[in-house]
Amino acid sequence: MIAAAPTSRHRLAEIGSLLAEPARAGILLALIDGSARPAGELAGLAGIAPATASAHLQRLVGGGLLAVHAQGRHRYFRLAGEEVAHLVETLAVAGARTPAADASSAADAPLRRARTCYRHVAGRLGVALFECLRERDALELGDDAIRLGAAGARWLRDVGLFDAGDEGRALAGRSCVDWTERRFHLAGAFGNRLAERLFERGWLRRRRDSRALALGPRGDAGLRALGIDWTRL
Amino acid sequence: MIAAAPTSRHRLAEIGSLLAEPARAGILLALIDGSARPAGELAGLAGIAPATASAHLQRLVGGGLLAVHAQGRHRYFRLAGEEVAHLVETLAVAGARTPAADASSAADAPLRRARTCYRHVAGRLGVALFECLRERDALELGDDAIRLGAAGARWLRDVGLFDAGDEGRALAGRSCVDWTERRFHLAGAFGNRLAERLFERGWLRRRRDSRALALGPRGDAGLRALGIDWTRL
DNA sequence: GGGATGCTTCGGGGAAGCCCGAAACGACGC
DNA sequence: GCGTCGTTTCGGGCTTCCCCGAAGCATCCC
Repeated sequence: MIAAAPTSRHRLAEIGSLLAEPARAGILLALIDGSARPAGELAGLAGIAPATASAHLQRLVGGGLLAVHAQGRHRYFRLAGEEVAHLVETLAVAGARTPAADASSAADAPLRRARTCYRHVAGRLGVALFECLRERDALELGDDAIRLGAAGARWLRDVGLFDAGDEGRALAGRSCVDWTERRFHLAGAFGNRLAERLFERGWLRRRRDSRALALGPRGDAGLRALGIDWTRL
Repeated sequence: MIAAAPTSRHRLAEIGSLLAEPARAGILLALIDGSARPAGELAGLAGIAPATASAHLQRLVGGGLLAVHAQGRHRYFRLAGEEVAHLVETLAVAGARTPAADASSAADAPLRRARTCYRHVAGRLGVALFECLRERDALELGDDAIRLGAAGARWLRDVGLFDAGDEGRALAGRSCVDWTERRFHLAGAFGNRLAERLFERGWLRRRRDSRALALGPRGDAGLRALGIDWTRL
């Protein structure tokens, strides 16, 4: 065995053991939309006592998966970065392999249609947006990212999604394999910017109790201009 | 909390607990090059007794991460699929975040230059090959994969890497973020085919004791024709 | 200041799981 | 047929760690 193997083996196991507990997995899933939540709320979501949650949160922070932000007597926890969200979604893809996954599909329906993944849009809508951009040759394949081309930026401005200021920037995006659809959608700085604009323009809005997204007042007309029919997603 | 959360939370934890043990992580890392190895050999690599390894292997098979193949009195284990290799590499990326990773970098040097990741080529050489293809506009961004365009196939044949039979096929590739370089390289059917040809043509050869790759007799001249200098990788 | 709220630390009960040696099972070779 | 080899099953020791209630610390509100 090569010399480096023992250390990388232990690092891998360390990450694995952080995800190995349903309580910790629940905490990570609750934060996957990029939100920051206080310890008590996370304890309630995970279904454990505050004392237990405190220990779990401490371990997750120590392992570099969560970041803390103290504010008064509250301590807000959030994912340490987008890589962590990507990691959790990757694991979820692997776990969705079993036939048992279909049993929970009824409850997942709104999630499958459109949801947030960290700060970008995923689900069938995320895939549709990606394809929509790709068909218009708006995307350029870079050496470490997918970028918005000049033509694509212009088109996004024409549709009313991007501002003039957004146009010039070469926003780096990342392709992110979707949990439910197993196809590409846009993450990274470009994906985040796009999601931000979709909320600002009233095309989409967040729900209070779920990662699933709802159609905003201007969403139906807007998406239709892009060739996307929300009701048939 | 939404109804689907408990189940997805448990699925995530299940996958995590499979990776949580150094012994199991070592087994997965030993198989990440796509090889199939008998139980006893894996026990030796992981540094555990055969009885212990048997239990671990049983769990990994039950969890869908490994596949078995009985042959005589041996039982050969291998990764259940390329997704599993991708998953393990993704976790390794997350684990390589710490400063301690630099301590083991000396031993990792050959791995960082070129290695196999399941059946395709990764490391700096994998990144260089990807960039080389991209610069020549050989790659097309598809809706669920990166494909080899017609111009790219022609060019690969001119360089002597692909046969005439390879040319017509629209090989689907997947971008795979590199463990050490954190940049794109080619995986999927296209990545596998490319690696296969590199071995066949004598550009690269496998080492016996490591995932690291060595230069083959025709490798220096061949790579140089692609604009890649092996000694400076 | 006094009381409520949010969170953490402490102590201990209990379950899960890792590990091994010994023994059993099946396949191979002589 | 009989010993050997690869692998699995069984039994038991041991560690790890998950979980909670109670108590301790901070912060905020009245």
